Amino acid sequence: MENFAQRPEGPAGRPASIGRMPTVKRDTYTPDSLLSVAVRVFNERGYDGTSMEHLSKAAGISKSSIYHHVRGKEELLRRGISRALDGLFAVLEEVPAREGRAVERLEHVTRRTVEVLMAELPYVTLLLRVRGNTETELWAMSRRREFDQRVAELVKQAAAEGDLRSDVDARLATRLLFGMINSIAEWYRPDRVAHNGAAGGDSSASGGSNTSAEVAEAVVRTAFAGLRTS
Amino acid sequence: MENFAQRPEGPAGRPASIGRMPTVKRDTYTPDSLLSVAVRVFNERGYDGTSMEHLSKAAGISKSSIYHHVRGKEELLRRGISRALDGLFAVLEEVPAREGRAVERLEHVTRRTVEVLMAELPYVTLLLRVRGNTETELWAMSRRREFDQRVAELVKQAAAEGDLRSDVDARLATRLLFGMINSIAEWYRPDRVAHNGAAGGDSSASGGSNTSAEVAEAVVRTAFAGLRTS
DNA sequence: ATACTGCTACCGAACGATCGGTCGGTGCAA
DNA sequence: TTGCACCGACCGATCGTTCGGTAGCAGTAT
Repeated sequence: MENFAQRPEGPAGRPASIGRMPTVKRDTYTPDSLLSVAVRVFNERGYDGTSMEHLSKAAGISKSSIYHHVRGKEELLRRGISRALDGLFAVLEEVPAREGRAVERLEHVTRRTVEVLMAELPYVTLLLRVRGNTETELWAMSRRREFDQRVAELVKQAAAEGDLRSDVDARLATRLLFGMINSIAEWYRPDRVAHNGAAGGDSSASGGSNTSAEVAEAVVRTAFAGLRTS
Repeated sequence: MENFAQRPEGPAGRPASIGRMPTVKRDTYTPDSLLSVAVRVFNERGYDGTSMEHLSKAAGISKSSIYHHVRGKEELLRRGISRALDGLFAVLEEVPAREGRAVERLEHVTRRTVEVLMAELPYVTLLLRVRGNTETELWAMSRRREFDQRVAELVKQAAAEGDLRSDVDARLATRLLFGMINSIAEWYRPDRVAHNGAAGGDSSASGGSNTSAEVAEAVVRTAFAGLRTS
């Protein structure tokens, strides 16, 4: 009833029939290329609002063919969420997130989290919208909470070291910080510049700055100017 | 399969059979008292993830009885969203939102928006999660965009008057501000103190401050310290 | 008092449609 | 000739909604 779509495309969707290269993109779907289609539709219609029929139309293959690549709808959800979580947790392992003054580590994590969110936008968006209806979703929420708590500890530590203003509760500050960061998923669109969806504004250019590093810088500046002491 | 619930309760859910008082809370459901149950379930499971069976179980009446009070599932959504929008738009009509320096009006709107969000939490939460699958949802998104744009204009005006820092784009600043405000719906719980759901922290007391005015104050302080000049 | 009427708030059963998922294939390249 | 990518037809379950009731009560005529 609505938007159709051609076959995979992926990174340069050429038929790779020249020479037999098993690791290279094929003309048919792989679990991963199908996932990217599915996640896009999940984000457009919501996971519960997306039927396998919707997915098959968007992927350009029949409903039953989807089951050739993945076990079912919930596996697509799990795979998509996993990818987001992997990216986020990797940030915490980076050296600048583990060494130095807490407020500096917090700033690094903030900046990198924004960058990962924008780089893996559809997957992180999917993660952020999970409601907890199934076991998969409960697992996702639990993992996400784990990540949030790791950051919350950084905030507390930075506050204890006197680098964050003391008139705003550390937990509340963490929540507001995440609110800012996560809201990026509501309006940022990698191409075009953002057609909107959440916070105001018409659809003309957004000040020209739209690389992930630039947005990350603006978030860090805005948030930390509000949070830092003096 | 899960949580049951008794009848209405409402504001002091007594049988009002003494004397015949047409405007007073009855022992049975009204469209509004049913709405409050429905909106709660919508927020727990997501609108698409909520079946009429879920609603009937939560309300303690049969599925078919729901149709005695409302036209159907989508009317419940529309009513819930309307209530949220009414509260938000009313803020823009308040005198301090219409008179004075732009940055002061912006600050007032921010504070009051936070307060309305917390006072009408379930309804605003419902509004914030709409995806745009049906005509009702598209209407909700359009109205919400309208509200956001009104605030965005305030931000631009305040920036033009030199009261907001110039190194962060006005549109981006608006989006980050809304991100902060709207994220409250992810963790604030009117009773108990917030069991979490989004940003970090364990479930012990959140520094004691949890009245809507206090949270609003913290948001305004954090956001505006980051946004304001000097 | 009793019987009848009309109305409100509810119910169980069932509707066609759609849900996620299964099955037995088919065409085609290696 | 094997196996991969795909298909249409179909499964039981569940979806939102409709339908024909019915118990209980207020008002009224008897």
